Amino acid sequence: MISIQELLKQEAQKACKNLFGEESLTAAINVGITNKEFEGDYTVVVFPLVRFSKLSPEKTGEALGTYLKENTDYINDFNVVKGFLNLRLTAAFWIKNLEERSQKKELTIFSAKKEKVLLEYCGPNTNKPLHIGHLRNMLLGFSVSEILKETGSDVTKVNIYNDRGIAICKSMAAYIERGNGETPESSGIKGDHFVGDYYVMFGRIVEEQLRAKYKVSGEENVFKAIGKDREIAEQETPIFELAKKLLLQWEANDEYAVNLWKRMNGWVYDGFKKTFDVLGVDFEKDYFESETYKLGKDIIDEGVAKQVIYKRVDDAMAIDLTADGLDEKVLLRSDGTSIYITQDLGTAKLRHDEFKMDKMIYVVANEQDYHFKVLKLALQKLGKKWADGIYHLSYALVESPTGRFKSREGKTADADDLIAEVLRIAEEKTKEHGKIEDFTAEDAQALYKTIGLGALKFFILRVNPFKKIIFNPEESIDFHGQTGPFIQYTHARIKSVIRKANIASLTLNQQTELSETERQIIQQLSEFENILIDAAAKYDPSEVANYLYNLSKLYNKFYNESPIIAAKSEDEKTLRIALSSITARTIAKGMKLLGIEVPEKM
RNA sequence: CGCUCCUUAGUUCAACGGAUAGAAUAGAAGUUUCCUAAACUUUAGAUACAGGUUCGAUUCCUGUAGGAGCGACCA
Repeated sequence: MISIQELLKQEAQKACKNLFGEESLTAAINVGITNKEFEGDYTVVVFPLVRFSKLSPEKTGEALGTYLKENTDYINDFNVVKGFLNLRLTAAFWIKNLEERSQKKELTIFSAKKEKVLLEYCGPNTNKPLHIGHLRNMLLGFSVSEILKETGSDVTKVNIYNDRGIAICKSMAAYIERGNGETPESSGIKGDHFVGDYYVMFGRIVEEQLRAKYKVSGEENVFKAIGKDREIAEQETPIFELAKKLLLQWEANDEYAVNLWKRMNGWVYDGFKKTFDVLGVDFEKDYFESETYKLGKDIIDEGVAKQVIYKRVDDAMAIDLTADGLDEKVLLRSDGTSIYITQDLGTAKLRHDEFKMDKMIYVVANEQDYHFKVLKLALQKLGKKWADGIYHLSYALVESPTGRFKSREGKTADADDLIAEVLRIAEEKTKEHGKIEDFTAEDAQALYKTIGLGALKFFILRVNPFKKIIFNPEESIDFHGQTGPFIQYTHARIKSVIRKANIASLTLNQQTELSETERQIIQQLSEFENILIDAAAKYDPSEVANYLYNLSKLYNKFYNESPIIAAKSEDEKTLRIALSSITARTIAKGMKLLGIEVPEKM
């Protein structure tokens, strides 16, 4: 279906051709929604047309407006202000638009693009619980995939677990030293936190052992006292030796080390799964670094054969990207073992062999912009056509007002804690309002979850991905104003009215009068498809989030100024119900694309 | 040193190169015999700085200042 803006654009182009001649078609005709302060629905900017009309901006606008009014049946009126032609469409046009919308079973219809998209998101390390950064990643990844699906792509969501390496071995070492056979079950601690706690404990053991070795008292900062950084100093400790030994054993497939590794990672996956379920995110396929970390060497060989990759004097394999403004990049260590980029090259190829996708989207923080530039470019240089479809959906970090959240400093940025906190607030606020006395305890819990997560998800998704989010853990997430609960409330409010209105037919009378706000709502509703197309093209859910907020805001204004059930006439009542109903459906649909549920009552 | 990104009310976010820069929140003042007041109405408050391109610049270009990230045979 063609959008109204597109329709007007074409109409204006035809008009210009007739009025000012063929060549005026080369001018970009700019149609936008009219600003609130002016009279009109859509605005054509006439400045670019002046050189063809050879008239003043005002005269050009007048000419175009007159022509459009005479040659269409839906343009009611126009005015020209300083080179802006404001067009007013007829009420009948808007009512017809509303009616068509209300009769469609699906709010939006997009033809399938048959584009196969693989979207990787989340990517946790198994030695630490999920934090607020993962939250942004997951909410973004999930929402983008929903939006892409909605607009016609075939999306497969995958996760990659960074499940091997020295980090998890540190947790294992600490567990061997201090675990005493405890398990998440015996301690009642969620699996990922359980293992994460031992990672933290590893750090403490390092400090203890250094204090003992250098006789530093408990008061002083031990690293300052001995004048070494943690990364250097820890290597002198027995606990680090143990971790390193475990890593070597693991790589040698030693039974003890592998079993412990499996056991501890198993706890972590159980813990992660709980968080994924609460958030409502999922993956069609899991990848594990432990299974892919040796991949990519065949690609290096291929590159050598093609003379794209070469062996340096120090035996490391490298690729020269200086012609593209990047540096020389080592792709394989001189001892022949792989590094991060090696396995990413291999994994990319593996996935392409497996899925033959057109696009591969990596949802990864902007710290890795350079890495993904290299990855894509290297694959392209190797002649992989499909590398053109690689896209790094880069997002900025979530920071506290004082800067980056440090995993070492307390739990302020922990995902599970944050979720628990918003659920608690949702419960508290809901009880304050006291509108759900008739709910069962189970339904009430479900509602707290809907509202709490709605607040959290909207808080994160409303911000443009490439802009950093400042989150102050001292102040809790808001439930009033520009928030998820505001939109959810609008939905519940509409549902309540519709339940009470008890109306069967939604046949509209096109002669009904429209208020300014009603007109704006219908116009806003008609923009929904455009917003989705835009959001999909930019991989940006914040467009949807802001749209839904504006729609809800407009609706609440309308709700306050116009009686619905007690409208003056039946026609008016039917129109307002139809308007309300489609607004609710649009909100529900849009929120679903953000991964947010909407309640019938709250 | 080089490259990339960011800088808009006290604070958190908006604004295809378009009109008098929108919201929210915090502040002040109002609205509930009526459909859900988690709402609505009124009020005050911002484009880091200096140039340039343009009919028109928060947006594009150059420079300056401030912040972040990257430039690993770490991930």
